[in-house]
Amino acid sequence: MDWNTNLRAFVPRPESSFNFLYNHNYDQFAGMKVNVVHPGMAEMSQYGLVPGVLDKNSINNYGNQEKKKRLTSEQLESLESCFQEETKLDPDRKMKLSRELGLQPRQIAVWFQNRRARWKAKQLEQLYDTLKQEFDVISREKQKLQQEVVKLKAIVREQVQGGNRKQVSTTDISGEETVESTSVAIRSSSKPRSSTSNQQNIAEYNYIFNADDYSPVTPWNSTTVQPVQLPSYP
Amino acid sequence: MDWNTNLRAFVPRPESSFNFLYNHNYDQFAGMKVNVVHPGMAEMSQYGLVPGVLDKNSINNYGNQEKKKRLTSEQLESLESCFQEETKLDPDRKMKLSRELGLQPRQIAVWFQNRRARWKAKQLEQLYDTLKQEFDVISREKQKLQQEVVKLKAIVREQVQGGNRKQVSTTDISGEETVESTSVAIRSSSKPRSSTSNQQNIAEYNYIFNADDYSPVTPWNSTTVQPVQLPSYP
DNA sequence: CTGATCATTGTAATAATATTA
DNA sequence: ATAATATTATTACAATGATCA
Repeated sequence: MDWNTNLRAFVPRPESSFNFLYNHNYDQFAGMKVNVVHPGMAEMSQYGLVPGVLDKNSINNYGNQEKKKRLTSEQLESLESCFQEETKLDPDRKMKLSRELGLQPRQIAVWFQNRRARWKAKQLEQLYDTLKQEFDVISREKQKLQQEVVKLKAIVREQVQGGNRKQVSTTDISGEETVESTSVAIRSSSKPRSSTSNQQNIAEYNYIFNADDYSPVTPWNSTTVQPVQLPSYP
Repeated sequence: MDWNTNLRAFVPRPESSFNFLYNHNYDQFAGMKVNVVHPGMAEMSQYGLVPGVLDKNSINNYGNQEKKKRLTSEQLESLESCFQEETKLDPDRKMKLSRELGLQPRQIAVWFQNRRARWKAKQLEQLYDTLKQEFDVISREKQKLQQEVVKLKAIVREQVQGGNRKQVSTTDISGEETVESTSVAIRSSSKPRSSTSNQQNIAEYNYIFNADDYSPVTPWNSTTVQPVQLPSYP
Protein backbone atom coordinates (compact mmCIF):
# COMPACT_ATOMS: atom_id res chain seq x y z
CA MET A 1 0.00 0.00 0.00
CA ASP A 2 1.06 3.45 -0.68
CA TRP A 3 4.33 2.71 -2.30
CA ASN A 4 4.68 6.24 -3.18
CA THR A 5 3.03 8.53 -0.74
CA ASN A 6 6.25 9.75 0.52
CA LEU A 7 6.94 12.98 -1.14
CA ARG A 8 10.01 14.85 -0.45
CA ALA A 9 9.85 17.72 1.79
CA PHE A 10 12.75 20.05 1.61
CA VAL A 11 13.33 20.73 -2.04
CA PRO A 12 16.08 23.24 -1.73
CA ARG A 13 15.40 24.84 -5.01
CA PRO A 14 18.69 25.19 -6.81
CA GLU A 15 18.20 28.45 -8.55
CA SER A 16 21.28 30.49 -9.22
CA SER A 17 22.57 29.13 -12.41
CA PHE A 18 26.00 30.31 -12.98
CA ASN A 19 27.60 27.09 -13.60
CA PHE A 20 30.11 28.64 -15.78
CA LEU A 21 33.32 28.18 -14.03
CA TYR A 22 33.88 24.75 -12.88
CA ASN A 23 35.34 23.64 -16.06
CA HIS A 24 38.89 22.90 -15.37
CA ASN A 25 40.05 19.77 -16.89
CA TYR A 26 39.72 19.78 -20.56
CA ASP A 27 39.98 16.25 -21.56
CA GLN A 28 42.86 14.95 -23.46
CA PHE A 29 43.28 11.43 -22.49
CA ALA A 30 39.86 12.04 -21.19
CA GLY A 31 38.14 9.16 -19.66
CA MET A 32 39.13 6.43 -21.98
CA LYS A 33 38.32 4.25 -19.14
CA VAL A 34 36.34 3.75 -16.12
CA ASN A 35 36.42 1.16 -13.56
CA VAL A 36 34.09 -1.39 -14.79
CA VAL A 37 32.70 -2.31 -11.54
CA HIS A 38 30.18 -4.76 -12.58
CA PRO A 39 29.89 -6.15 -16.05
CA GLY A 40 26.65 -7.87 -15.50
CA MET A 41 24.64 -4.80 -16.09
CA ALA A 42 23.60 -3.75 -19.47
CA GLU A 43 25.44 -1.23 -21.44
CA MET A 44 28.79 -0.71 -19.78
CA SER A 45 29.28 0.63 -23.15
CA GLN A 46 31.85 2.95 -21.91
CA TYR A 47 34.66 3.76 -24.13
CA GLY A 48 36.23 1.09 -22.10
CA LEU A 49 37.15 -1.21 -24.81
CA VAL A 50 40.57 -1.45 -23.47
CA PRO A 51 41.82 -4.84 -22.66
CA GLY A 52 41.98 -5.86 -19.12
CA VAL A 53 38.57 -4.59 -18.47
CA LEU A 54 37.46 -8.00 -17.62
CA ASP A 55 37.23 -7.57 -13.97
CA LYS A 56 36.43 -9.96 -11.34
CA ASN A 57 33.00 -9.77 -9.91
CA SER A 58 34.61 -8.20 -7.00
CA ILE A 59 33.85 -4.58 -6.57
CA ASN A 60 37.25 -3.32 -7.17
CA ASN A 61 39.25 -4.00 -10.18
CA TYR A 62 42.08 -1.68 -10.23
CA GLY A 63 43.80 -4.48 -11.96
CA ASN A 64 44.43 -2.41 -14.99
CA GLN A 65 46.78 0.37 -14.52
CA GLU A 66 44.11 2.75 -15.61
CA LYS A 67 42.71 4.33 -12.60
CA LYS A 68 41.99 7.14 -14.87
CA LYS A 69 39.87 9.42 -12.89
CA ARG A 70 38.66 12.84 -13.63
CA LEU A 71 35.55 13.08 -15.63
CA THR A 72 35.57 15.02 -18.81
CA SER A 73 34.36 18.55 -18.80
CA GLU A 74 31.37 17.52 -20.77
CA GLN A 75 30.42 14.91 -18.29
CA LEU A 76 30.85 17.37 -15.53
CA GLU A 77 28.65 19.86 -17.25
CA SER A 78 25.83 17.42 -17.53
CA LEU A 79 26.20 16.25 -14.02
CA GLU A 80 26.38 19.75 -12.80
CA SER A 81 23.31 20.97 -14.54
CA CYS A 82 21.44 17.98 -13.32
CA PHE A 83 22.57 18.68 -9.86
CA GLN A 84 21.30 22.18 -10.14
CA GLU A 85 17.89 20.94 -10.92
CA GLU A 86 17.82 18.50 -8.16
CA THR A 87 20.46 17.54 -5.69
CA LYS A 88 18.96 14.18 -5.22
CA LEU A 89 19.32 11.51 -7.77
CA ASP A 90 16.50 9.25 -8.56
CA PRO A 91 17.12 5.94 -10.31
CA ASP A 92 15.70 7.20 -13.53
CA ARG A 93 18.04 10.05 -13.93
CA LYS A 94 20.86 7.98 -12.73
CA MET A 95 20.43 5.52 -15.51
CA LYS A 96 19.78 8.23 -17.97
CA LEU A 97 22.97 9.98 -17.07
CA SER A 98 24.77 6.74 -17.00
CA ARG A 99 23.92 6.09 -20.59
CA GLU A 100 24.36 9.60 -21.78
CA LEU A 101 27.70 10.07 -20.21
CA GLY A 102 29.00 6.62 -20.52
CA LEU A 103 29.63 6.22 -16.89
CA GLN A 104 28.69 3.50 -14.53
CA PRO A 105 25.55 4.17 -12.53
CA ARG A 106 27.68 3.76 -9.52
CA GLN A 107 29.87 6.61 -10.63
CA ILE A 108 26.90 8.83 -11.13
CA ALA A 109 25.71 8.07 -7.67
CA VAL A 110 29.09 8.65 -6.19
CA TRP A 111 29.46 11.87 -8.00
CA PHE A 112 26.20 13.14 -6.65
CA GLN A 113 27.14 12.07 -3.23
CA ASN A 114 30.38 13.89 -3.33
CA ARG A 115 28.76 16.83 -4.92
CA ARG A 116 26.29 17.09 -2.13
CA ALA A 117 29.07 16.88 0.37
CA ARG A 118 30.98 19.64 -1.32
CA TRP A 119 27.88 21.67 -1.64
CA LYS A 120 27.30 21.34 2.01
CA ALA A 121 30.71 22.72 2.70
CA LYS A 122 30.03 25.64 0.45
CA GLN A 123 26.72 26.16 2.03
CA LEU A 124 28.33 26.21 5.37
CA GLU A 125 30.78 28.79 4.29
CA GLN A 126 28.06 30.94 2.88
CA LEU A 127 25.96 30.56 5.94
CA TYR A 128 28.84 31.63 8.00
CA ASP A 129 29.37 34.73 5.96
CA THR A 130 25.79 35.81 6.11
CA LEU A 131 25.48 35.03 9.75
CA LYS A 132 28.57 37.02 10.35
CA GLN A 133 27.14 39.98 8.57
CA GLU A 134 23.93 39.77 10.44
CA PHE A 135 25.86 39.50 13.61
CA ASP A 136 27.71 42.65 12.83
CA VAL A 137 24.53 44.45 12.02
CA ILE A 138 22.77 43.38 15.11
CA SER A 139 25.79 44.28 17.11
CA ARG A 140 25.65 47.78 15.91
CA GLU A 141 21.99 47.98 16.51
CA LYS A 142 22.46 46.78 19.97
CA GLN A 143 25.05 49.39 20.59
CA LYS A 144 22.79 52.08 19.43
CA LEU A 145 20.11 50.80 21.66
CA GLN A 146 22.45 50.85 24.55
CA GLN A 147 23.31 54.40 23.83
CA GLU A 148 19.72 55.28 23.53
CA VAL A 149 18.93 53.66 26.78
CA VAL A 150 21.61 55.62 28.45
CA LYS A 151 20.34 58.82 27.04
CA LEU A 152 16.80 58.08 27.96
CA LYS A 153 17.78 57.23 31.43
CA ALA A 154 19.65 60.44 31.69
CA ILE A 155 16.62 62.28 30.56
CA VAL A 156 14.37 60.56 32.96
CA ARG A 157 16.73 61.17 35.77
CA GLU A 158 17.04 64.73 34.82
CA GLN A 159 13.36 65.23 34.68
CA VAL A 160 12.93 63.60 37.96
CA GLN A 161 15.58 65.62 39.59
CA GLY A 162 14.57 68.77 37.89
CA GLY A 163 11.13 68.48 39.29
CA ASN A 164 11.68 67.47 42.83
CA ARG A 165 8.06 67.15 43.42
CA LYS A 166 8.33 63.89 41.66
CA GLN A 167 8.61 60.80 43.71
CA VAL A 168 10.37 58.58 41.39
CA SER A 169 13.85 58.08 42.50
CA THR A 170 16.60 57.40 40.14
CA THR A 171 17.35 54.21 41.85
CA ASP A 172 14.03 52.89 40.85
CA ILE A 173 14.92 53.37 37.30
CA SER A 174 18.45 52.31 37.37
CA GLY A 175 17.39 49.20 39.13
CA GLU A 176 15.93 47.91 35.97
CA GLU A 177 17.23 44.84 34.47
CA THR A 178 19.37 45.78 31.64
CA VAL A 179 21.60 44.15 29.28
CA GLU A 180 23.55 47.18 28.65
CA SER A 181 27.24 47.27 28.79
CA THR A 182 27.50 43.90 27.42
CA SER A 183 30.73 43.45 25.75
CA VAL A 184 30.03 43.02 22.15
CA ALA A 185 33.35 41.86 21.07
CA ILE A 186 33.02 41.32 17.43
CA ARG A 187 34.73 38.13 16.66
CA SER A 188 37.18 39.05 14.06
CA SER A 189 36.30 36.79 11.29
CA SER A 190 39.07 34.33 11.34
CA LYS A 191 37.41 32.14 8.88
CA PRO A 192 40.12 31.24 6.45
CA ARG A 193 38.87 32.39 3.18
CA SER A 194 35.67 33.43 1.71
CA SER A 195 35.61 33.30 -2.00
CA THR A 196 32.59 35.50 -2.20
CA SER A 197 32.29 38.09 0.41
CA ASN A 198 34.74 38.11 3.24
CA GLN A 199 34.83 41.70 4.07
CA GLN A 200 37.48 43.27 6.13
CA ASN A 201 35.42 43.16 9.17
CA ILE A 202 34.65 45.78 11.66
CA ALA A 203 36.81 44.56 14.38
CA GLU A 204 37.60 47.96 15.63
CA TYR A 205 34.54 48.69 17.58
CA ASN A 206 35.34 46.14 20.07
CA TYR A 207 34.91 48.59 22.77
CA ILE A 208 31.83 48.60 24.76
CA PHE A 209 29.63 51.48 25.01
CA ASN A 210 30.08 51.16 28.64
CA ALA A 211 26.91 52.40 30.11
CA ASP A 212 27.99 55.01 32.53
CA ASP A 213 27.22 54.19 36.06
CA TYR A 214 24.96 51.28 35.67
CA SER A 215 26.15 48.02 36.80
CA PRO A 216 27.45 45.85 34.05
CA VAL A 217 25.27 42.91 34.78
CA THR A 218 26.43 39.65 33.50
CA PRO A 219 29.80 40.12 31.99
CA TRP A 220 28.93 37.50 29.47
CA ASN A 221 32.12 36.65 27.85
CA SER A 222 30.60 34.14 25.59
CA THR A 223 32.43 35.75 22.82
CA THR A 224 35.57 34.15 23.89
CA VAL A 225 36.97 33.55 20.55
CA GLN A 226 39.03 30.68 21.50
CA PRO A 227 41.92 30.26 19.15
CA VAL A 228 40.42 26.98 18.31
CA GLN A 229 42.87 24.55 19.50
CA LEU A 230 44.21 22.02 17.19
CA PRO A 231 42.60 18.69 16.69
CA SER A 232 39.91 16.77 18.27
CA TYR A 233 38.45 16.52 14.87
CA PRO A 234 35.35 14.77 16.02
CA MET B 1 41.51 12.47 22.02
CA ASP B 2 39.85 9.49 20.77
CA TRP B 3 38.07 11.00 17.87
CA ASN B 4 37.79 7.70 16.24
CA THR B 5 38.95 4.49 17.72
CA ASN B 6 38.01 2.31 14.86
CA LEU B 7 36.05 0.09 17.03
CA ARG B 8 33.55 2.69 17.89
CA ALA B 9 29.96 1.71 17.78
CA PHE B 10 29.42 4.27 15.17
CA VAL B 11 28.73 7.81 16.01
CA PRO B 12 25.00 8.20 16.32
CA ARG B 13 24.35 10.58 13.55
CA PRO B 14 26.53 13.64 13.82
CA GLU B 15 23.78 16.05 14.56
CA SER B 16 25.52 19.20 13.72
CA SER B 17 23.83 22.44 13.09
CA PHE B 18 23.58 21.73 9.46
CA ASN B 19 21.30 18.84 9.34
CA PHE B 20 18.74 20.95 7.71
CA LEU B 21 20.79 20.74 4.62
CA TYR B 22 19.75 17.22 4.20
CA ASN B 23 16.67 15.38 3.67
CA HIS B 24 17.35 12.43 5.82
CA ASN B 25 14.24 11.02 4.54
CA TYR B 26 15.26 9.16 1.56
CA ASP B 27 12.27 7.70 -0.11
CA GLN B 28 11.53 8.79 -3.55
CA PHE B 29 10.32 5.37 -4.33
CA ALA B 30 13.23 3.62 -2.85
CA GLY B 31 12.32 0.49 -4.62
CA MET B 32 11.09 1.00 -8.09
CA LYS B 33 13.12 -1.48 -9.94
CA VAL B 34 12.36 -4.16 -7.54
CA ASN B 35 13.00 -7.40 -9.10
CA VAL B 36 15.90 -8.32 -11.19
CA VAL B 37 18.49 -7.10 -8.92
CA HIS B 38 21.34 -9.21 -9.94
CA PRO B 39 22.89 -10.90 -6.99
CA GLY B 40 26.35 -10.88 -8.42
CA MET B 41 28.10 -8.13 -6.62
CA ALA B 42 27.45 -9.07 -3.14
CA GLU B 43 29.91 -7.29 -1.03
CA MET B 44 31.47 -9.73 1.24
CA SER B 45 33.74 -6.96 2.02
CA GLN B 46 35.47 -7.21 5.22
CA TYR B 47 38.91 -6.13 5.67
CA GLY B 48 40.47 -8.85 7.54
CA LEU B 49 43.99 -7.82 7.51
CA VAL B 50 46.27 -8.12 10.33
CA PRO B 51 47.33 -4.80 11.60
CA GLY B 52 50.82 -3.82 11.03
CA VAL B 53 51.58 -6.48 8.55
CA LEU B 54 49.83 -5.26 5.54
CA ASP B 55 51.94 -4.21 2.75
CA LYS B 56 51.30 -1.44 0.46
CA ASN B 57 48.46 -0.41 -1.59
CA SER B 58 50.74 0.26 -4.39
CA ILE B 59 49.07 -0.30 -7.61
CA ASN B 60 47.64 -3.52 -6.56
CA ASN B 61 49.68 -6.32 -7.72
CA TYR B 62 48.36 -8.71 -10.19
CA GLY B 63 45.08 -10.13 -9.20
CA ASN B 64 46.06 -9.62 -5.69
CA GLN B 65 43.43 -7.10 -5.09
CA GLU B 66 44.06 -5.66 -1.76
CA LYS B 67 41.12 -3.64 -0.92
CA LYS B 68 42.65 -2.90 2.32
CA LYS B 69 41.84 0.44 3.56
CA ARG B 70 40.96 1.77 6.87
CA LEU B 71 43.94 1.98 9.06
CA THR B 72 43.83 0.18 12.29
CA SER B 73 42.99 2.05 15.41
CA GLU B 74 46.48 1.61 16.59
CA GLN B 75 47.91 3.16 13.52
CA LEU B 76 45.50 5.97 13.81
CA GLU B 77 46.44 6.58 17.35
CA SER B 78 50.02 6.96 16.48
CA LEU B 79 49.33 9.16 13.55
CA GLU B 80 47.00 11.20 15.59
CA SER B 81 49.35 11.81 18.42
CA CYS B 82 52.02 12.72 15.98
CA PHE B 83 49.71 15.11 14.34
CA GLN B 84 49.03 16.69 17.65
CA GLU B 85 52.65 17.46 18.10
CA GLU B 86 53.14 18.82 14.69
CA THR B 87 50.77 19.07 11.81
CA LYS B 88 53.56 19.11 9.36
CA LEU B 89 55.44 16.02 8.55
CA ASP B 90 59.12 16.06 8.03
CA PRO B 91 60.81 13.25 6.19
CA ASP B 92 62.30 11.89 9.33
CA ARG B 93 59.10 11.33 11.11
CA LYS B 94 57.52 10.14 8.00
CA MET B 95 59.96 7.32 7.70
CA LYS B 96 59.81 6.64 11.34
CA LEU B 97 56.10 6.28 11.28
CA SER B 98 56.28 4.31 8.14
CA ARG B 99 58.37 1.70 9.82
CA GLU B 100 56.53 1.71 13.06
CA LEU B 101 53.14 1.39 11.55
CA GLY B 102 53.98 -0.71 8.61
CA LEU B 103 52.65 1.75 6.13
CA GLN B 104 54.11 3.21 3.04
CA PRO B 105 55.71 6.57 3.52
CA ARG B 106 53.33 7.77 0.92
CA GLN B 107 50.43 6.70 3.04
CA ILE B 108 51.77 8.57 5.98
CA ALA B 109 52.09 11.67 3.92
CA VAL B 110 48.65 11.28 2.50
CA TRP B 111 47.18 10.78 5.88
CA PHE B 112 48.70 13.95 7.13
CA GLN B 113 47.55 15.85 4.12
CA ASN B 114 44.03 14.70 4.50
CA ARG B 115 44.13 15.28 8.17
CA ARG B 116 45.17 18.85 7.71
CA ALA B 117 42.64 19.54 5.03
CA ARG B 118 39.76 18.02 6.88
CA TRP B 119 40.64 19.61 10.08
CA LYS B 120 40.10 22.93 8.47
CA ALA B 121 36.61 22.06 7.45
CA LYS B 122 35.79 21.02 10.93
CA GLN B 123 37.06 24.25 12.19
CA LEU B 124 34.70 26.22 10.08
CA GLU B 125 31.82 24.23 11.37
CA GLN B 126 32.84 24.92 14.89
CA LEU B 127 33.22 28.56 14.15
CA TYR B 128 29.74 28.63 12.82
CA ASP B 129 28.29 26.98 15.83
CA THR B 130 29.90 29.34 18.24
CA LEU B 131 29.05 32.36 16.17
CA LYS B 132 25.49 31.25 16.04
CA GLN B 133 25.31 30.94 19.74
CA GLU B 134 26.69 34.37 20.16
CA PHE B 135 24.22 35.63 17.68
CA ASP B 136 21.36 34.17 19.58
CA VAL B 137 22.56 35.73 22.75
CA ILE B 138 23.02 39.12 21.29
CA SER B 139 19.64 38.85 19.67
CA ARG B 140 18.00 38.38 22.96
CA GLU B 141 19.95 41.20 24.45
CA LYS B 142 18.86 43.44 21.70
CA GLN B 143 15.29 42.53 22.28
CA LYS B 144 15.56 43.45 25.85
CA LEU B 145 17.09 46.72 24.99
CA GLN B 146 14.34 47.49 22.60
CA GLN B 147 11.79 46.82 25.20
CA GLU B 148 13.65 48.87 27.65
CA VAL B 149 13.77 51.74 25.28
CA VAL B 150 10.08 51.57 24.79
CA LYS B 151 9.47 51.66 28.46
CA LEU B 152 11.82 54.44 29.04
CA LYS B 153 10.23 56.47 26.36
CA ALA B 154 6.88 55.82 27.81
CA ILE B 155 8.15 57.06 31.08
CA VAL B 156 9.61 60.13 29.59
CA ARG B 157 6.50 60.86 27.68
CA GLU B 158 4.42 60.40 30.72
CA GLN B 159 6.55 62.71 32.69
CA VAL B 160 6.38 65.31 30.04
CA GLN B 161 2.69 65.08 29.62
CA GLY B 162 1.97 64.78 33.26
CA GLY B 163 3.44 68.16 33.73
CA ASN B 164 4.17 69.00 37.30
CA ARG B 165 1.83 66.69 38.97
CA LYS B 166 1.82 63.50 37.06
CA GLN B 167 3.66 60.72 38.63
CA VAL B 168 5.40 57.89 37.12
CA SER B 169 4.23 54.75 38.63
CA THR B 170 7.02 52.58 39.68
CA THR B 171 5.15 49.54 38.60
CA ASP B 172 5.67 50.52 35.05
CA ILE B 173 9.29 50.35 35.61
CA SER B 174 9.57 47.38 37.80
CA GLY B 175 7.47 45.33 35.52
CA GLU B 176 10.09 45.82 32.95
CA GLU B 177 12.25 43.00 33.96
CA THR B 178 9.75 40.43 33.00
CA VAL B 179 10.74 40.59 29.45
CA GLU B 180 10.88 36.91 28.94
CA SER B 181 8.84 36.97 25.84
CA THR B 182 12.05 36.86 23.98
CA SER B 183 11.23 34.60 21.17
CA VAL B 184 13.70 36.50 19.21
CA ALA B 185 13.80 36.01 15.54
CA ILE B 186 16.88 34.02 15.73
CA ARG B 187 18.30 32.50 12.70
CA SER B 188 17.81 28.97 13.64
CA SER B 189 20.30 26.57 12.30
CA SER B 190 17.62 24.19 11.46
CA LYS B 191 15.54 24.63 8.42
CA PRO B 192 14.66 28.19 7.54
CA ARG B 193 11.57 28.25 9.56
CA SER B 194 10.12 31.63 9.34
CA SER B 195 9.51 33.10 12.67
CA THR B 196 6.90 35.65 12.01
CA SER B 197 6.07 35.84 15.60
CA ASN B 198 6.28 38.84 17.80
CA GLN B 199 8.54 41.76 17.54
CA GLN B 200 5.92 44.12 16.28
CA ASN B 201 4.88 45.60 19.54
CA ILE B 202 7.54 48.16 19.76
CA ALA B 203 6.79 49.62 16.46
CA GLU B 204 5.21 52.87 17.32
CA TYR B 205 7.70 54.22 19.66
CA ASN B 206 9.76 55.80 17.02
CA TYR B 207 7.84 58.97 16.95
CA ILE B 208 6.31 59.33 20.30
CA PHE B 209 9.34 61.21 21.00
CA ASN B 210 11.05 63.40 18.56
CA ALA B 211 13.88 61.15 17.92
CA ASP B 212 15.90 63.97 16.55
CA ASP B 213 19.03 63.23 18.39
CA TYR B 214 18.14 59.82 19.49
CA SER B 215 19.20 57.25 17.09
CA PRO B 216 16.28 55.44 15.59
CA VAL B 217 18.17 52.27 15.69
CA THR B 218 17.08 51.16 12.33
CA PRO B 219 14.70 48.50 11.21
CA TRP B 220 13.46 46.09 13.71
CA ASN B 221 13.41 43.22 11.47
CA SER B 222 16.76 43.50 9.97
CA THR B 223 17.68 40.21 11.41
CA THR B 224 14.99 38.18 9.90
CA VAL B 225 16.06 35.04 8.33
CA GLN B 226 16.11 34.66 4.66
CA PRO B 227 15.82 31.27 3.07
CA VAL B 228 19.28 30.41 2.12
CA GLN B 229 19.74 29.58 -1.48
CA LEU B 230 21.53 26.80 -3.10
CA PRO B 231 25.02 27.98 -3.61
CA SER B 232 25.73 26.50 -6.91
CA TYR B 233 29.14 25.68 -5.75
CA PRO B 234 31.56 26.32 -8.59
C1' DC C 1 52.38 20.93 -0.04
C1' DT C 2 47.35 22.33 -0.86
C1' DG C 3 42.78 21.80 -3.04
C1' DA C 4 39.70 19.39 -5.42
C1' DT C 5 38.14 14.96 -6.70
C1' DC C 6 37.00 10.22 -7.16
C1' DA C 7 36.07 6.26 -4.75
C1' DT C 8 35.43 2.90 -0.87
C1' DT C 9 33.88 1.38 3.65
C1' DG C 10 30.70 1.25 7.30
C1' DT C 11 26.05 2.65 9.21
C1' DA C 12 21.43 3.83 9.39
C1' DA C 13 16.94 4.40 7.38
C1' DT C 14 13.30 2.82 4.65
C1' DA C 15 10.21 0.44 1.45
C1' DA C 16 9.01 -3.67 -1.03
C1' DT C 17 9.19 -8.58 -0.66
C1' DA C 18 9.32 -12.93 1.46
C1' DT C 19 8.42 -15.77 5.39
C1' DT C 20 6.08 -17.09 9.45
C1' DA C 21 2.68 -17.45 13.17
C1' DA D 1 -5.80 -15.27 3.89
C1' DT D 2 -3.80 -11.78 7.29
C1' DA D 3 -1.00 -9.41 10.32
C1' DA D 4 3.54 -9.43 12.26
C1' DT D 5 8.30 -10.09 11.34
C1' DA D 6 12.54 -11.05 8.80
C1' DT D 7 14.97 -10.27 4.56
C1' DT D 8 16.66 -7.77 0.76
C1' DA D 9 17.76 -3.97 -1.98
C1' DT D 10 18.61 0.75 -2.36
C1' DT D 11 19.51 5.37 -0.89
C1' DA D 12 21.68 8.68 2.03
C1' DC D 13 25.64 10.22 4.45
C1' DA D 14 30.03 10.58 7.21
C1' DA D 15 34.60 9.37 7.42
C1' DT D 16 38.45 8.10 4.87
C1' DG D 17 42.05 6.66 1.60
C1' DA D 18 44.13 7.89 -2.46
C1' DT D 19 44.98 10.48 -6.88
C1' DC D 20 45.44 14.48 -9.76
C1' DA D 21 46.37 19.26 -10.88
